[in-house]
Amino acid sequence: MTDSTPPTLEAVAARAGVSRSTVSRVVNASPKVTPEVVAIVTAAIAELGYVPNRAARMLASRRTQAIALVIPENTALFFSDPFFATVIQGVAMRLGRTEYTLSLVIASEDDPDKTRRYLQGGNLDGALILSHHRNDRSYLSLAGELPVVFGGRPMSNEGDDLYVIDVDNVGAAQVGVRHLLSSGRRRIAHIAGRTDMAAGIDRQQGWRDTLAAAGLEADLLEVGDFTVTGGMAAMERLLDRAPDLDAVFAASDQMASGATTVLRERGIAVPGQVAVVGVDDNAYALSSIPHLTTVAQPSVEFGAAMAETLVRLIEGEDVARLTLMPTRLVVRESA
Amino acid sequence: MTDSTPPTLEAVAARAGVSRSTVSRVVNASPKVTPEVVAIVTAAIAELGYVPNRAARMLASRRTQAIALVIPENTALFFSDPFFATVIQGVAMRLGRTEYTLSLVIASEDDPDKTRRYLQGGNLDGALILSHHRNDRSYLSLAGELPVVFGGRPMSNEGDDLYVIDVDNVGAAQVGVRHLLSSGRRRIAHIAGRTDMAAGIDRQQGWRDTLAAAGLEADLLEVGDFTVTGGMAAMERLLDRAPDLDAVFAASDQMASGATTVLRERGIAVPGQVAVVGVDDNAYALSSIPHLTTVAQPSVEFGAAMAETLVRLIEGEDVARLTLMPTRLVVRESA
DNA sequence: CTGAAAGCGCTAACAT
DNA sequence: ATGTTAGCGCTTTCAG
Repeated sequence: MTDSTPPTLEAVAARAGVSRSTVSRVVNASPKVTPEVVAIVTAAIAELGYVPNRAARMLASRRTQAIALVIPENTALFFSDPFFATVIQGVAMRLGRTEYTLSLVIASEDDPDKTRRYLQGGNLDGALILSHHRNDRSYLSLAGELPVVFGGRPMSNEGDDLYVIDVDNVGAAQVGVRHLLSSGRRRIAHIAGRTDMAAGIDRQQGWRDTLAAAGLEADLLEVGDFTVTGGMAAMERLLDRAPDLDAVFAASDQMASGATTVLRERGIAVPGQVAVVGVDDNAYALSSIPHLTTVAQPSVEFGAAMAETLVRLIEGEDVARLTLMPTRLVVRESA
Repeated sequence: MTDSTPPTLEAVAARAGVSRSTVSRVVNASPKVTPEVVAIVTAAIAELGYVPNRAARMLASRRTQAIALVIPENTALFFSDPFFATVIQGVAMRLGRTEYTLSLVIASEDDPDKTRRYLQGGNLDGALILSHHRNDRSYLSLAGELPVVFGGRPMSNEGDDLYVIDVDNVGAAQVGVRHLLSSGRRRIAHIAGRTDMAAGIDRQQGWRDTLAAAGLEADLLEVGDFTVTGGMAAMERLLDRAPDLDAVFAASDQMASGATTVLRERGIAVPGQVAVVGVDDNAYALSSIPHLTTVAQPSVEFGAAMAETLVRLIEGEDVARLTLMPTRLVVRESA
């Protein structure tokens, strides 16, 4: 038979033979409590299975210990990008070591203000914003009222007054394209990501820059939307336009995967006739035939960095405004 | 200029010239308040921009207005299944019309009790549990202490004392296999889902039953894990074992997609030589070549049903213990 | 280093 | 129909 009411701090205090204040201090890891007392209290907590009541805690401390993870309304589309799905894992992992709770906020597309109001309602200590596209301007102002960390440089951001975790997308693309260049490819096409997201634009820029630096023309461009089908369609268009292309750099493994499928479907050998390089290094890289050469991004670490930055921000520490995560080339069979 | 302290219920009461209780009643839409008073109070609330403090509310009412969405630790793997990613969308959508907040709880695999303690800690009004596999026994007992709704019949559940939203997986498989049968296929293999999840087992059962009913032997079985690569590997094994098979029923579109890739890779025409049927009807069905014939599940509605059931449960209404969502065959090119 | 006391902002009997 | 009165469980000065 289980108690209908969970044990309170008071019960722990009684059990440990100390005052509630002391238990509170132990729970909050206050440095000024005798190790012995800490031990006793900790034991009592364990025995009773005590869990602090968040509401009471919030009310008394005026901090919610909750942070929001704001994601776009179309969760299926969002999560279908393994990058985001994995970032969340990193966020959760890092948060697991703290007392912060993760609140999933699905941004309503037709009523963005509703989301904003909720975020500003004082129910959250901070927010993590993932997948910021051009229209989400409303979140920019949010940053003034609440600690906010963006995953990926937001579009339409004038200054450098935001906290953002990002990868060097331009650099990542350069690495991928250079790999292609170094194996002798000269007609290198690009399947770009969404042009309303920084990652899409920046990777495209990296491709363009690298070709320019090599004295090559950056004319073979088709936009996908980071998805497999988007990659397939883009590849079709590319092939129709330029049957002579000998390589394609896609802004995501999903698109690269779609591209290889189309290529093989048309009887074009990969990498024999056309080499393919993606970005991400996720499950798609290994479910493609052949396995993809790709520019890996550390997605779990990316999420962890977001969480870490936000927590430190909330706790008043000094944090870098921009944290750039490293990328690295993973060479497999496709290029 | 923003106030440093938000307006309290008390401030509203003063402004409206009534007691705090009355304001509280108005805020909570109590029926027994004079319309005139309601108007006055409402006006005061608007003028002051009053927003109730969640913490105080929770503490006093002992209801959190928060529900947990419990998902497995490996979020990347979890979300990579479009079914789950979409279910979440349904949950969020349905919850958007309520006052409930969605808290993402990532179940720690190495310390399942940590998760349980949190859930039991009285911080949540209820929980939604997705992807329940055999080892997650600990959540079963949870149902005794907190309103809980399972997405998909949990494994290792003795009775029918739980609330679950599910699809008729056996029936879904039957529909898929019968479609294959009706087009004359006789050597129908099955690529099963994880055998530690009800959906995997039940679909396998449906395949087996249908073949048995047709007087056919159900010997061509290989287990995948619901993923594309799992489907590829299973298909390879199947082909090695039985080069004469003329159809495969896969327990997910991801696996069906992997299977068609392997088939075509080996120069086997789909559906010419081997017909393929999947389950789900998600993005994979359309990124496969050819597009997949599949048994569709209503995933958004599934999520909405979970949310709806939980909310009603929390609010003390009478709800069905089992809600079965309908599936339907979607015929495309692969079979 | 520890305890006592005073709330945090709201809801919920209980009166009136 | 509205006001009064107690708390909800915890943190946080302030003493000691």
